[in-house]
Amino acid sequence: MTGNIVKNYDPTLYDRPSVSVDVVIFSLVAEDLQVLLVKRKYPPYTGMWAIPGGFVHMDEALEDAAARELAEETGVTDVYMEQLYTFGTPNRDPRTRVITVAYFALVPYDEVHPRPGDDATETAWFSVFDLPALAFDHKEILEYALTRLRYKLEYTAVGFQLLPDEFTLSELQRAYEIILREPLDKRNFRRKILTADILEETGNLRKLGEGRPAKLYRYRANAVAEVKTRRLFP
Amino acid sequence: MTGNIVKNYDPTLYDRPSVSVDVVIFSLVAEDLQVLLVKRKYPPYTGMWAIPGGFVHMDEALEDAAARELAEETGVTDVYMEQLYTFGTPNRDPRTRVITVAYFALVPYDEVHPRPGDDATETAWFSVFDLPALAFDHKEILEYALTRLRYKLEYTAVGFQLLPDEFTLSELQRAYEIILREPLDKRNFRRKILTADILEETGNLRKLGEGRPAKLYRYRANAVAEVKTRRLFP
DNA sequence: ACAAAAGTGTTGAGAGTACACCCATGC
DNA sequence: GCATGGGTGTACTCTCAACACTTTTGT
Repeated sequence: MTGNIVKNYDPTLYDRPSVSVDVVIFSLVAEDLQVLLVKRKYPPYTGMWAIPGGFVHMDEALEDAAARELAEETGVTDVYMEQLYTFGTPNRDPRTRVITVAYFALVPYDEVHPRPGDDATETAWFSVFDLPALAFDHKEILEYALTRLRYKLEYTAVGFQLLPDEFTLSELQRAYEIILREPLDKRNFRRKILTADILEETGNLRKLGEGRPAKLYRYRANAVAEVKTRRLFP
Repeated sequence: MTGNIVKNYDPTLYDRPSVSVDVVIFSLVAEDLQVLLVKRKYPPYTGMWAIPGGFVHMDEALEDAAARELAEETGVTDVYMEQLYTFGTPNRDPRTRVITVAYFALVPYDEVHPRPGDDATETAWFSVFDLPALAFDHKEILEYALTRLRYKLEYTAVGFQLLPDEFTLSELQRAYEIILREPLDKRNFRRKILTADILEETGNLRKLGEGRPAKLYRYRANAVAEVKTRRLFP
């Protein structure tokens, strides 16, 4: 049992897996919910589409690694990002044991300037409803991210992270309709979101050709972003 | 940039962190929500209380590692367990870089037979409202687990995992009152949970000394465990 | 018969849902 | 003056919350 004492004292004597981060990047593009994918430059799965990601540096926090990957692929910083789940099935990477901590990010489309990182030949947006074949277990990761995003949108105001700073109520309603895939009633939508007290008028108007100009709103930075859920028990 | 090609082809050339799992084990004990902690046998933090956990074996799935740790400390298998979050701040372990994937488990108190694993001198239950000093960043992990548990209890039926197979409605109500820390109305509670159609009578009665015997119920295995949330938008 | 716990209905308030027309601007 | 998108109110339904007494058993 002396071996156990040593092992418990010195974890570096255990075999260690590799640890990576992958970032599922969502945006609203052309009236559609899309994700940014990269085409792999190196084996395995060379030429296949994948979620952008990379290995965690030894002195780097996980969220810093995720933010670094996001910036490398899109140039954006300071966007909404949260840890999604950690995937570690033993043979998910054919090379060696790789445990990946997945994140998802919500970026306003107008802020993104995709550029392939060192390990990709190409980056492109894909509709979440029409995805190509994906490397590793990335299909599973993406499906989980989508489930979580939909779920989260239902009870938090996180959807604003997908819109530009200023937006009209019609644009906001369209964003929700795209993500939820159902039409919403205009009057009820406006009443509910305005009484929720999470928006403020910017004072500006948007004129786009025909029609009456729309008031522009912004998300109140200090707004309470969560809604009470209907509890199972009284 | 040839170095990059090699690195992308062979992730084992990167330095690798150690990866552990920690399991926050909740149960209802003596009218209180408690967690099982272990007293550390080895440095660092020798003699300090900690969340049970250990290193992930190279050929072992993360959830298998968590289930193994749970079984080692409590003897229980087949209980509710879910991945909580992955903590990877660079210096959270003074020995080396250790990334830990935290899980939380809900166990019925009557099934638990705590016994210290190889790396602990002692195990004990502690009220979540009166915790000792904890090793590493385990305080943070435990607080996060508690937040998640409370949150989850509000919109899923996961609370049943803390009770024995058969229970009375009064016991169930008391369990929810303990966790939510608020008194609930008996009539409203019973109406709501019975109309939710997630329980079935077992046909048995519980007699405990005085008072009218109570009908026993069990959680319907195939019941839909989630409640629709009240959406932020119509 | 009384102490102790189980069990049972009704009413009022607030939120959600469904639904149709007028307003400001560009062409 | 008409086409286009922006903006507004009301009535019905349903769920939630508050509240007190009767029933069954053991002693």
